[in-house]
Order: sequence, then structure tokens, then C-alpha cells
Amino acid sequence: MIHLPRGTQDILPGDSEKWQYVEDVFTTICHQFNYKEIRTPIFEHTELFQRGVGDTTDIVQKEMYTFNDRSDRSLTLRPEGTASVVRSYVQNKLYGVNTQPQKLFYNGPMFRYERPQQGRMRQFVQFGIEALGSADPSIDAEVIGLAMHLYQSLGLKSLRLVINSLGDQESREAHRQALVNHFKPHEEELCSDCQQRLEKNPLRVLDCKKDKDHPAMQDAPKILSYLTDEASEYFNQLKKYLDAMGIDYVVDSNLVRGLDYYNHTAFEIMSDADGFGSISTLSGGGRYNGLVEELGGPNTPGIGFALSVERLLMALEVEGVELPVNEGLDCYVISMNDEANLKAVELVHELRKHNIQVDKDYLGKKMKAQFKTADREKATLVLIIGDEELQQNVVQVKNMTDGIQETVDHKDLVSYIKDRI
RNA sequence: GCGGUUGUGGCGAAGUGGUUAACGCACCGGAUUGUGGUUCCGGCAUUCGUGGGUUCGAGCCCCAUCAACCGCCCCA
Repeated sequence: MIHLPRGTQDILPGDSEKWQYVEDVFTTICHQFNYKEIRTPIFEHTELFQRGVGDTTDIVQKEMYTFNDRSDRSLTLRPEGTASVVRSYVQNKLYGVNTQPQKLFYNGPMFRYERPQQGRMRQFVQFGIEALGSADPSIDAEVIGLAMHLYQSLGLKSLRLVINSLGDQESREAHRQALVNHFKPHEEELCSDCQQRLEKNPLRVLDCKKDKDHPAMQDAPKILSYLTDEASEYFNQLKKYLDAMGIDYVVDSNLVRGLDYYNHTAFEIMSDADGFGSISTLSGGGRYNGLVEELGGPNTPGIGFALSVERLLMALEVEGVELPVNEGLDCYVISMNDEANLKAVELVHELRKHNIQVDKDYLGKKMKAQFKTADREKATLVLIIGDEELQQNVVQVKNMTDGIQETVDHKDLVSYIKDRI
């Protein structure tokens, strides 16, 4: 038997309804916030991610699904959404259209070659938004606000919003130097990963879990102490806006995001619900003011976030949130014999044209078994056709909730049903 | 990439070397002729993830392989 590739999943009826529901909520909220959908290809030139996501990141170094096509082009299944959206923004010159900032959203599968575990798939689905063309902290607050609103409107309670500022270029450089100076004397005591991080990206040392109890961690230089006045003011503005929106947050100066393009605002939303396992990050995002230029566009600020649908559904599950997915069928048509079945075929098609959700038996089952099926399908009404009904041009309509059965004339059937579903 | 646990019918799950692989749920059929959700009766795995090996004999032992789950790393 051939079965699905590692780290992928089939989403079957029973679950797919939940996905549809969550997707609908996301789309609706994006429209309320005036974000428009953008759809980009699922694969791109490998170079886009090398430049956009950053050559030093784990994603590019060891997690990309990269392959050569028949013309020997190097292509990569997208590991995240932002690079593609920015590429499209530049290529289609969206910086030139009237409405700025461009507020975009996307929803689709991403691919990373990782060891699967709970909440981490090789193919996973992200909802994301990107706002391009504004460097106003109020739009940072809007992006965060949209994310929080989405979770809360779905019914999640145990949420924790963590924010940080990574500062601008100048802040980061000063901080980087301070980190190197701080950790250099302790280099021998740090784990091998951190020794490498100290060279390539000292910021990441702060994120290390092995060395988190090392004394040098406790008094390590905080980025927030190295922010320029301008960057600091930007961060303060953001906090002011979040306060005004009534959004709770904690500042965590050790919050570091894994992608190279971030600066200024960085944030993550975590679940604090019990039983969530080791992976508690539901979504993350931040500002990426240099990215558009890096990808060949004009100097344009941008901010976005992405959330994992898999983890969102996990969070709903562990918090015991029941999504209002419609489960029951409106009508089930039962026929007693071949002649009645002919009538059933006609009737079912007719009712469907009137937007009534209806089904019938296709296995030639006996009446009793057809009733069982109707029951299992949670049909509200059962329509019964037998010889007598055929003769009199009526159907029996049984309400499965209260058991009451009435004889209904064909010409009255549609309105009769519509009154009861 | 590394470590741990696991893999028996549609699902859950007994079985730890010896004739026909428990049980529960689900499903299908029946309990006098056209009515469901309860009850009763009956049916439902030549086969134990896959491929090798050991043995007179393996679901149970060994090796490999694939997969899932959990953790590390990292992330959404």
C-alpha cells in the first residue's frame, strides 16, 4: 500500500469542516480589517528564499524542499509566505498603486523538511497578512490586533502575547557588539551551538535553552537598552496603541525570531493551555523594513504575521472549544421499491435546486436500513415514498426530532420543508 | 540531524514460541409483511506495518526498513 509522505496529512470529512470554518472566519476578519487576498505560487525560485528569508537561517540551511525542474532551474516549495508576497509586490509594482499601504492576506500550504512531531508538519498551512508601505506603529498594532481578534473570536482564552523590539540597523549593531563583548569571556563554557551563534548571529544565543541557566545569560545586554531614541520611541508608540486597543502583552527582551529580515517590532502569540506539548507558539510576526529593497523594490517598510492552522486547531481542541460546524442533513428520501426510487431521484434533484440539502439511498437498502442511514446522517426530515404515496401524489414527511409524520402534497413540499429546516 | 516509545480487522485493544488470533465499538443481516435512535440473535482478520533471518514451529526472538507519537534543535 502506498501511503502519504512523512509529515503530511489527509484532512478527512469530520475534520475538513473545521478547516473550512476557520478559513471562513479568517477571511471574514481580514475583510473587516480591509485586507485583500493575494495568491502566489506554491513554489518559487530558490534564490528568493535564500535572499528573502536569509542564508544563515535554519530554514534555508537545512529545511527547504529544493529540486531542479526539467530545465534545471532550482525551485523550492515555499517554506513561508512573506518572501513570496514581497516578491509579488515588487514584480507587480504594487508600490505604485493608489491604495497604500497595501494590506494583503494569504492562506495556503508551506513546506519545511523537518522531523515531524505534534504541531510540526512537513506540509502545514499558514494564514498570514502583510501590510506594505507604512512605517507607522499603529499598523503594527493593527496586525497584532487582527491576530488576537481572530483567536479570541474563535473562542481561545489561554493566550499570551509577547512583544519585543529588535530595533533598527544602528540599534542592532550596537547590541550585537555588546553581546559579543559580553559572551566572549565565557565562550568556552557555552554549548557548541552557541559558540557558533556568537560568530554568526549573537542574538540567537539569548534564545538557547541549554545555556539558559548560565550566569552570563542573566545579565546579558538587552536589546531594549541599545535602542536608538528613534527605535525606542517607535516601540513606545506601539505599546501605547496596544494599550488603547485593550490588548494585553508582555515584553520579552529575549524574544528573537528565526528569520533574518525582522527589525523593530517582533511578536509571538503563545498558548498557555495545559497539554499543549512543547510547542506553544501559535503565530509570530514582525516588521521587515529592508526586505522589499532586498528583493529589488523601492525602500518600503512592511510588517506581517503568520499563524499555523494546525496549531490553531490544536489549541481549540485542548481548550475544548466546539466549533459551530453544521453536521446534520436537511432531508433524507426513503423509497420503498424501484418505482418509488424513480420518484426519489426526481424529487431529490428538484429539492436540491431549491437549495435544500438532501440525500437518498444508493445501495438498494430496505426501508428500515434507510431509516438507520437517515438517523446516522442526522437528517432533520425524512421523506417516504411508497406505492400509496405514488398513487396519491404525496409524500410522508417524518420529523426525526419529534417523530411526527404528516402527509404532504407534492405541490406544497418545498415550502413545507423550508418551514421546518 | 539526534534520542525515546510504538505499529494486531474501519476504530480501540488482548495475546510475550506451539493446533481454528480474545473482547469492546462501528458496520451488515434477522427478530411475520411500509418506519430510526433501545434490546436480543447472527455475521464480520488464511492474518498480526513491510522485507529478510533464527526455529520442527513466530503476532510473539533477531536484523533491516517504513511510519506514527513524544522529546532535542528550530520554528508556524
